[in-house]
Amino acid sequence: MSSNIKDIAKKLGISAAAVSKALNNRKDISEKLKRKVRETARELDYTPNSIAKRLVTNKSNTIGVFIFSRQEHTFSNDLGLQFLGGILEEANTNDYDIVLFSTDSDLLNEKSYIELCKERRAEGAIFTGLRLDDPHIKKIKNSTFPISIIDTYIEGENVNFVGTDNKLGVQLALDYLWKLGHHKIAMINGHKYAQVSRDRLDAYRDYLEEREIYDERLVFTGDFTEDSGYQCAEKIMKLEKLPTAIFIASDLMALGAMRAFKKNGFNLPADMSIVGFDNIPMADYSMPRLTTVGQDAVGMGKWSVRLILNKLKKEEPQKKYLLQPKLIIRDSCSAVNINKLDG
Amino acid sequence: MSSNIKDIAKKLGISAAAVSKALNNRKDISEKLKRKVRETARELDYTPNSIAKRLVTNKSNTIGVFIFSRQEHTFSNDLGLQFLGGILEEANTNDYDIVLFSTDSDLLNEKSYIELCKERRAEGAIFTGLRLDDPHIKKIKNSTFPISIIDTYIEGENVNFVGTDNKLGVQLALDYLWKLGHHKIAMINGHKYAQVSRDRLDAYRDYLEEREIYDERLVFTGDFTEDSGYQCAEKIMKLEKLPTAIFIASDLMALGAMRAFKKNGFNLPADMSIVGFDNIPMADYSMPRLTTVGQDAVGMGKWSVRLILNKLKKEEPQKKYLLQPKLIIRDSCSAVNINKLDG
DNA sequence: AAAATATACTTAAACGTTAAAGCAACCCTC
DNA sequence: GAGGGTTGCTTTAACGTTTAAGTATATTTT
Repeated sequence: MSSNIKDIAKKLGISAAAVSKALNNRKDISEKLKRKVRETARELDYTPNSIAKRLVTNKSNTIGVFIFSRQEHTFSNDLGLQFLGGILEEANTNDYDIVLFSTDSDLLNEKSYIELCKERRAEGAIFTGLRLDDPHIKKIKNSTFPISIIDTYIEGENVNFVGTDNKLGVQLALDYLWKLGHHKIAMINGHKYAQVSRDRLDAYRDYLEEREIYDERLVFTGDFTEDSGYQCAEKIMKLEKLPTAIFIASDLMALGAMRAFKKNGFNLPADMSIVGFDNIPMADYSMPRLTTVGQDAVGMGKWSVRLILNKLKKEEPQKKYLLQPKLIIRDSCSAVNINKLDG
Repeated sequence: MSSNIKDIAKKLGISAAAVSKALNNRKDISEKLKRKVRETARELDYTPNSIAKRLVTNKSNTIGVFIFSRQEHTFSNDLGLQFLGGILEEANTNDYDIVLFSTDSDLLNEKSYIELCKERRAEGAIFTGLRLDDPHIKKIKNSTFPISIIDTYIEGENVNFVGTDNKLGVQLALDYLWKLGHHKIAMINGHKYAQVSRDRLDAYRDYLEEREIYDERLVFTGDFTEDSGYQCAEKIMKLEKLPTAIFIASDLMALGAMRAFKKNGFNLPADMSIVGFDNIPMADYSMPRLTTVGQDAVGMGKWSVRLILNKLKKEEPQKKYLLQPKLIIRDSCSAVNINKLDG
């Protein structure tokens, strides 16, 4: 059916090796022959067989990618597709293939992520949304090939970390609220199995302790879902002394919280200022439009590829790469309302 | 480094072929040897080399996937990730790998989508978001391997189509509006380079012509972006006689239109009923929450894989598969307001 | 003009696996 | 106890490419 290097060789009466070298533009082949080979290749509709090439060169030019999406129904809410866009662009630019793996098929019960990659001779792997309690963590730690994990830090010889500077992000958010006059700022955090939850909580505590207004009773824990944001907001409304602002560790939870407040007759943002985290597309369409800490998701995808490629090239590896977040100011915060302050 | 079949053979003093057959559980190998082989494989930390296997069996177990996202900044607004989820699950369940390709890298200037797949010996390919004016359409048409295209119909021996029953979707939307008393229903459509735009417009026209209320001056053309929805809405507001409802061919445009109406003091849904199309996650968070025609995006992804696998198995191919849309009723429509009718 | 060098190819092996064909040893049957 | 079948392995070739080493011819050097 499809022609190969031998067909070209036969037609031209030369050796297969000469054809291979001609097509790869090696310097020990004459220009004349190269031209003839290329022409014949076109005539015979030749397409190189990358599988054979990979076998003989022992190089797969492949990176495996795993995207965990915690709950199916909010699959498209997270930044997964943006990560992927960045990963793809950077990989393809460097002549690497991306092989995507389903993260909830039965396959994963039989074989670990690592084994899936090894079978395909993937040169590296990228994980996003990996939970700290994932059963395969240990194998990832000990991986023999380079791995980049977005947003989850794991110690390991071959493991890179790519993330947003959460400390800075939290500072940006809290500074903004602080300057609007808010001194009683609650937090709705994600679940403890996510790295980012820990980082953001730490940064929140540090910031408020420095100003001597930290109060652990104002920290509420959700699980990144819209619904958990709603429920945390309900708890907050039952507080004896309401905060004037809330910093929420994901936009989705922020959306849920806003829904709860509005349902209970709160006037947003006058009655409660809210800052989210992520800058998901929806944040621009909520009512009020959500002020949030924006992550450079596409950039994170690109860097996760770059760190792997650097390791493969043995350039002394940068194992950790933090991208700068940006505060996206929209309409969900207001200056603190003096009249309402009961303190 | 990594051990192979020969290492196992040598260690056990048997032939490589025997090892291969043992690992593949062939019946001409004794149970006793199989056990020994499996044990040794574990000892030597053997991982099968899928590249070698693919070469010798001439089967790549790979499907190439191309996701076109018209504009970078709205990358995550479309249903791409949901398609992908369905594709992945169905492919991996059937032991197929998904190789994703960037759709805006320079690679595509040198090589067509088809060539990229051929080099990797992909057995099939899936396209989503393919435009009718794409420069590679002809090559896709003439593909020698099976292809599934989501949402875009292209004639071709090996080309499958997977889509939503747009006619039904439009009927659902218009029926709903009709029963709410709306008789002057405008449409904001997507650009003409998308298959779905044509289908939806046809269905819209048919429905209204049947009731003798079709008026082509009420059809506005956007390009699926939020902004174009905004602009079309502005045009609609300049109409001498306003419609009471608008059917909009994408949620994103509907969001833009709602923004325009709200900005101009319209009270939604009382002053204008709106039905969108797609049921993107944001539709649930807009103000008012958007009533829309929901597509089964995950199902479409799965079927795009199934149609390819069927073709490969030579089971008489189903070349076209339409999934049923569902009307998701939320808060963006109201019964027609008798007092306001000026006709 | 002999020796060294450069040019432009060819030969042969290798990558890790599978599949077809071959064959030895055993068991059964009559 | 010869013929036939089954079982359980081995041998060999093949998949399409690349690469190291080899070689013949032409070109340069001295």
